[in-house]
Amino acid sequence: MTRPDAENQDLFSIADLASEFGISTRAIRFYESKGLLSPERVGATRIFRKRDRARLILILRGKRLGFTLRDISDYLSLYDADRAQQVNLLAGKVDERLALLERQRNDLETTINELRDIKQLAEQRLTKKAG
DNA sequence: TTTCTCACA
DNA sequence: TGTGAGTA
Repeated sequence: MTRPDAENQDLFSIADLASEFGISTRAIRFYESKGLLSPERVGATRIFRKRDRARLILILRGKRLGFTLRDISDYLSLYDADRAQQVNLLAGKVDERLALLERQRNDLETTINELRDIKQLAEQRLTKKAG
């Protein structure tokens, strides 16, 4: 099934969304099993609406930015309930994420500098022997 | 094609 | 955080 209802552009099958976003249908079911998506059902078959598609876009963006599914789930669960709380949560998570990335960048710079020092020492010894 | 579940990385 | 395989 690629078109649950050809008349209705608002409906998507799991295969539609998987191919549109380049992910597996398994991944989409996995997100559902974690509570991040809750498509309607016709029998056992999932029917996704624009709203579900919008949530999937947010899930994929969150993942790309390095957030866990748990983080994303917490954020999405506030989507309808409390916008102010949602913005606060997001701000906090973004701060955490930025802090982590900055620590990692510092660690990387330290490691890079250390490796450069080692390389420089090694090259100095080589030129001494050669010369 | 889609579903679910279990094992596995 | 997913994937593969078997199944109905």
